Amino acid sequence: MKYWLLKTEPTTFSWDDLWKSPKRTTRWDGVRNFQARNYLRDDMQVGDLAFFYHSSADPTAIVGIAEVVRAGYPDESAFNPSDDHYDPKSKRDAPMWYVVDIRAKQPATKPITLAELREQKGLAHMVLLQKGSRLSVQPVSEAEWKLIYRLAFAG
DNA sequence: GCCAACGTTGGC
DNA sequence: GCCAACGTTGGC
Repeated sequence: MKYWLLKTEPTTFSWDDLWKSPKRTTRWDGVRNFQARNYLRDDMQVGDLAFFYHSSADPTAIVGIAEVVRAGYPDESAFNPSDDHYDPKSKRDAPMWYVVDIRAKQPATKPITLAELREQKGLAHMVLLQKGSRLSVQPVSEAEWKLIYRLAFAG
């Protein structure tokens, strides 16, 4: 099983939105970055877990854990000319963009902020904390996962 | 609102 | 293939 971090702006789609979704499940669509696409298409598997991170928020923080409930499949929103995420370069017979389905699993006992994450020595190499890091789908190591879980989800 | 950093586009 | 210009991300 692998671990991940998914970024979202809560004004667009928040943890509460996910929690209130039917079956607490949503399609993680609209990702338009090739590296993130590769993770969605090739690496995320059913049962993988992901920290749910609020960016451009006050505060920016990890606020929950979601579980992958369907592995990568083509992003329909790329085919729809009236969708904000329409991309004419993506074809049905050669999809360019992919999604996974995720289900809310557990809210943070105490959300852990970006500033608090930066204080942790064990997280020095975490993708989220690297200078200029903008990836919206990121791998998280098992050690990073356990450390953050203990701080924000245990108890 | 500012702006640094990044990814993409397109001219050459 | 290079790289300047542009648009976007996202912390502050």
